[in-house]
Amino acid sequence: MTKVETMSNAEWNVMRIFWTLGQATSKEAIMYLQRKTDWKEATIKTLIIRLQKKGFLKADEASRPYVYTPLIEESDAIHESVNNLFDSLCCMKKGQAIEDLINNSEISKSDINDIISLLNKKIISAPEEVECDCLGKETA
Amino acid sequence: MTKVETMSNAEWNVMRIFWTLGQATSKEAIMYLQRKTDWKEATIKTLIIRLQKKGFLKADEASRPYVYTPLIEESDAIHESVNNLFDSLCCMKKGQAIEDLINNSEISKSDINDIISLLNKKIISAPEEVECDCLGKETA
DNA sequence: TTGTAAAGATTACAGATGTAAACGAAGGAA
DNA sequence: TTCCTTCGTTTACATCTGTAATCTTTACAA
Repeated sequence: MTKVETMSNAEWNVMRIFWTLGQATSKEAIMYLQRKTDWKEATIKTLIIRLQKKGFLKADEASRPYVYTPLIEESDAIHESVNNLFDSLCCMKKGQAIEDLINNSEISKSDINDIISLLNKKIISAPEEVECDCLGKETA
Repeated sequence: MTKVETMSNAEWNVMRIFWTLGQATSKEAIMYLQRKTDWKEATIKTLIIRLQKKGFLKADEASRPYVYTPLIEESDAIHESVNNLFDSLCCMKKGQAIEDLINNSEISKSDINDIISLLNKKIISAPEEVECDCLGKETA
């Protein structure tokens, strides 16, 4: 299974349609995508093909207008890509980044509660300070 | 000022050195980067040039071994890139993603406290549910 | 003054990406 | 049976990226 990091931005947006619908024909995907982008039909077809090649989408070729299904779960993809980005942030700045994200995201009460209790658990063993390791090695 | 999204991954890692040091010569950057990567000197020089062209780094050409300085602040760059990624996530999944991120990041007690109080404030006006808008328009 | 090392600039090149047109096959209308 | 419409496949192409070698210009050692 190809790494999620190889999924390009445009491809990611195509996947969102399939993740949300569960499965769909290219026609449906094109229809929905054109509500959010100005991509030409051909462009979207190309992206679907690339997603198949990368192993993120599978076409059921039995029925004629193929029905495409995601081969990777949305939550897994999100997990990988979000953590991947965080891996390239300065360790010291991650807390801030998360705070910033919370400020800019709409989050449901129940998710907020989950996060709060996670944090309450986490604070017990949290370090006083997180060391920056941007220069590699220790000895900052 | 060029958008942070145009900063490639490799370039980002070069910036981290300059952000951390505040300023540095190419030699220093190369030295530090070679502690974390196996990039050849030439590769790093190319990346520095590209960062200059994109307007993220500036060279002080007065002194001879040029001294490079970031033209964008790390926190701003992090803000932009992290929020940019979140913009392409399903709204419904952002809470989960943040929880996941917290699970996988080392965060200082003080940052955790900040986040907790932010959440306590936020929960007051938080929605019961967040709507998915992956298909564009309303009428999911 | 001149050679040389260091550092900056130019050139290179394959693969990924955004963006799409054109081509070909398959199924339905006539 | 034949043509047109769909839909999938191929081809296209400029730009960006990763990755680097080479060329050129400076500053310093001799």
